[in-house]
Amino acid sequence: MKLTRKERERIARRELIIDAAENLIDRLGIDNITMDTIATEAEVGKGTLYLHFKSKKSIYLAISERGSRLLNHAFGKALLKELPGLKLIEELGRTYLKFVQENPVYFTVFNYYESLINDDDLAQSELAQRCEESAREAMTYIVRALQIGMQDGSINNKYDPHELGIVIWGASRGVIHMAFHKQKKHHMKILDDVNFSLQSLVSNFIELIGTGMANDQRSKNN
Amino acid sequence: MKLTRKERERIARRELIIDAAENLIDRLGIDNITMDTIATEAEVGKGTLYLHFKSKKSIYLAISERGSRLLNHAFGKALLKELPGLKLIEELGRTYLKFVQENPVYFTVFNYYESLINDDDLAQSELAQRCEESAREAMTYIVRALQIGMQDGSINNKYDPHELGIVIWGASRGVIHMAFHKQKKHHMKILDDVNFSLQSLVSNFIELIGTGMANDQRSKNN
DNA sequence: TTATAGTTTTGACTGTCGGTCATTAATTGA
DNA sequence: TCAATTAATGACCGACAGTCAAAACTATAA
Repeated sequence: MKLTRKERERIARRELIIDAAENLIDRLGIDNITMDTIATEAEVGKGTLYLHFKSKKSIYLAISERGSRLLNHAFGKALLKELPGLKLIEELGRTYLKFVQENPVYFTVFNYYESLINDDDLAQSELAQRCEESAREAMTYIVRALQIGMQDGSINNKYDPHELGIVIWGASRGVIHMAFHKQKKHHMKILDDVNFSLQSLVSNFIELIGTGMANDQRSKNN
Repeated sequence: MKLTRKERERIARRELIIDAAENLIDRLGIDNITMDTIATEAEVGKGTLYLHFKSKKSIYLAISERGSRLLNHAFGKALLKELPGLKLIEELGRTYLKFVQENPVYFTVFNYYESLINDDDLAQSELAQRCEESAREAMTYIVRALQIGMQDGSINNKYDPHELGIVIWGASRGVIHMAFHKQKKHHMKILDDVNFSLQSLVSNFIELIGTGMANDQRSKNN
């Protein structure tokens, strides 16, 4: 279906606002942004922001949605590779790491996600629904890889793939979250003692859970 | 050294304010709290809050510090058990889970920690230093357990205990964070399909990384 | 007990920011 | 060319974190 010029312009304007907000978050940090600065950066009046977004949180949510789409796209591509399931999981891990390194802004906003959808109004919005759907899709990629691995014998099938998927997803986020902040030189004295790179931590993590879920016939009894 | 009555009263008053803030966070959620409500709850004038704390964030940081102390205390007790290192790690995991379930407020505030110490002024404060020190201490408990496990042979010593410690710490936070929010019925449609309890997810996680770091002689070559 | 100096507490006030809406500008269609 | 409709704007509002001059309280001395 063809969009009218007006509809196209409207969408373009909306994207422009999201771009502006992303840039500002990148430059100033997510806690130092005001609606006025976003409006200035996007070269529109403040009121215009509210023609496209219900609230400031809603702009962040839109950024989050955009990020999720990108991540899912990358996940989709990773899953196309002809690899045993266990390797696919590792591939997804590396994909996630790469995404975070290349798109720190999205990762920053993802970490805000909770406070966003704690807003009851916003949680009901169509935008929030799309975000939830994206998250579900990302989960599905992981579960698929696990199922493939259980099929081809590379992953131990004593786990429920859905449950294991959640565990892996949560754990990955946690590890990358911690390592990411070290990289950003935000605080984290814990990590000062030890000087490991984001890469190194994630590799170790992947190896750790890779070993944990591998289907080692000999260790079926534990 | 003995404290004067004044000093004792000052400390008590400070604790009272922290108590009030904790209660409010529990009842209203951390995003719905104002300095005025904290003042009312603590039965002091708003200005008094600022005699004890530099800012609102600083109150949250104080709550965070109190939580860290409690958690470290629990970790310390867990480490006293006479168990092989691998079991100690599992014990720490369960301890952490129990802590989060019994003290959701602290967990909520922990998740705010980043935005707190992104505040440059606050990051320099003595309070922030104590928080960092607490985090380091928690890390140390994990590393100790790992070292014990590598000594007694229950944990594979191919990992660097410090690096592995960070991975485990980050991953645990991630898993519990995700599961915790499901429990709170906050959003998280991803988790609706599957109905796993916090307990169940954490058990799976512990088993997963437990297997991953176990010293299975036969699988030294991977 | 009262006067005085010092200390603590307070809440009215200020600046900032998210969000609104009456007004203005632009676009459309006749 | 001129309404009529739609889009954009920024002055304004309420809420809230943080401040500070004044009030209340305490301790000490006469």
